[in-house]
Amino acid sequence: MADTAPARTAAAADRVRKPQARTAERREAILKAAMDVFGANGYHKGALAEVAEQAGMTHAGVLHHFGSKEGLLVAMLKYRDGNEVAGVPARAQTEGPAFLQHLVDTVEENTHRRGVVQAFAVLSGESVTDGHPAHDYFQDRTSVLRAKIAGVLGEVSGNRDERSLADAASALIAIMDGLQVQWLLEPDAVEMPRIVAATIDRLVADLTAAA
Amino acid sequence: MADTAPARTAAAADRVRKPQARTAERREAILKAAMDVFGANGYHKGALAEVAEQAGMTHAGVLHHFGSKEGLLVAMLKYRDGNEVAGVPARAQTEGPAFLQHLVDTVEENTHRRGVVQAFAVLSGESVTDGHPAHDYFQDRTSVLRAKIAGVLGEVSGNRDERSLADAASALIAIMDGLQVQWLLEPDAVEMPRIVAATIDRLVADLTAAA
DNA sequence: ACACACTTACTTACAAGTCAGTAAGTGTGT
DNA sequence: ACACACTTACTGACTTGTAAGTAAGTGTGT
Repeated sequence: MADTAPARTAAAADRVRKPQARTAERREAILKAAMDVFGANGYHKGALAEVAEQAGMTHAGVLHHFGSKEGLLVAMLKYRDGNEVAGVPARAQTEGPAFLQHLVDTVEENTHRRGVVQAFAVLSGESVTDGHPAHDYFQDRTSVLRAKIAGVLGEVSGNRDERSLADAASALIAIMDGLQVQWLLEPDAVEMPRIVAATIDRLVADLTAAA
Repeated sequence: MADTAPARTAAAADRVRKPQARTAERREAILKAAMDVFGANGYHKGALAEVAEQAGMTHAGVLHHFGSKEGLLVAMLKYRDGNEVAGVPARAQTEGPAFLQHLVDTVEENTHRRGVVQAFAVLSGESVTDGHPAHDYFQDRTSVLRAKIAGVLGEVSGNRDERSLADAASALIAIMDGLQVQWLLEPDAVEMPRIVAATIDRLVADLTAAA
């Protein structure tokens, strides 16, 4: 009885909010600006006001959409994983050998996406500090990716030794992440795709031989 | 003639400054505190006041010694390279094969020095941003280390192909750096020394075979 | 041996700026 | 009519860096 909100289209218990038409694209603009700003300055030094300015509003407007700076960071990370091309761990669909090629392709693509690479390099570095809002994200991301890579390497090489597989997966992830930092510091000094491809070949050959 | 400053004990042009007795150890205390604070929070989030407190003085006292926050960071980086155990690139003395073992030993030592590892992980991540005060330091450090490792790998393997050598060196540095981040996020998930040792073996074997 | 000149090593207080977050109001689409 | 998408205006917490003052040390001439 007290609940007599007439015929509000089944919306009884839910406080769902209906976004306006352009809301989705505005939020996306903010997320892209966040990639840019956090990528260029890191999370702590990156200012909400700068993100807002790039998205064409004030910093309070950004907070209206994401609640807090931390909320924006988390949303940005998830957005990138879902939508961006380089969402490596997400596409768990890709089958065995093709997945390894996909890794190399992604590295190659990253060569043309300096901003994204920089954002992830800076953020993953920051994330190891105590209580950093992106800590859990990077921890999960790494362990999921490691499991996936270990699985594929096992498939491809026929090797079944869990430890060797996990070590190889860790090494491969480390190579990809580590090279990005070197490349950002000195773009002409390292050719990421070639080195990653060579590393994968070495790893697979070694695991196959030991199988 | 106009220069007739009587007999002021020869001290005409020199304005030499002599530090007091305990100064050296006070500065060292500040540098250690800086490692701690910048390691735990990063450079941008790490506050001078916290460094000062850990060193037993006020933030103005710290500035007296190092001029600016940036000056403190640079001093800290140089101090660590000079004095700490892990000064990999500094000891260019170590000969060929022993150097590779030295790398593995250093990684093993780092396992017991979480603070130092964290400081370098956070700082090297931050350093790729535009105009970061540690940018040049990490750039130089990486390129010196790469040249050194490439040289040693050439020695050990007999391989003389510059590009293969440089690629292998880049890969090795990437592995070491990348593993540190993974280890910091999930200490039990990766055994750094074993993976680094295995990587070196693989690299050397491969280069030797191709020679 | 001792006072004088000067430096070093700080402290307290403050200036000037930046930052995230909040509250309250305005306009617009549905 | 009303919720949503903002803006303007502001607060409070923190920042680095500076200015000015003080106590203690160092060195030199006599």
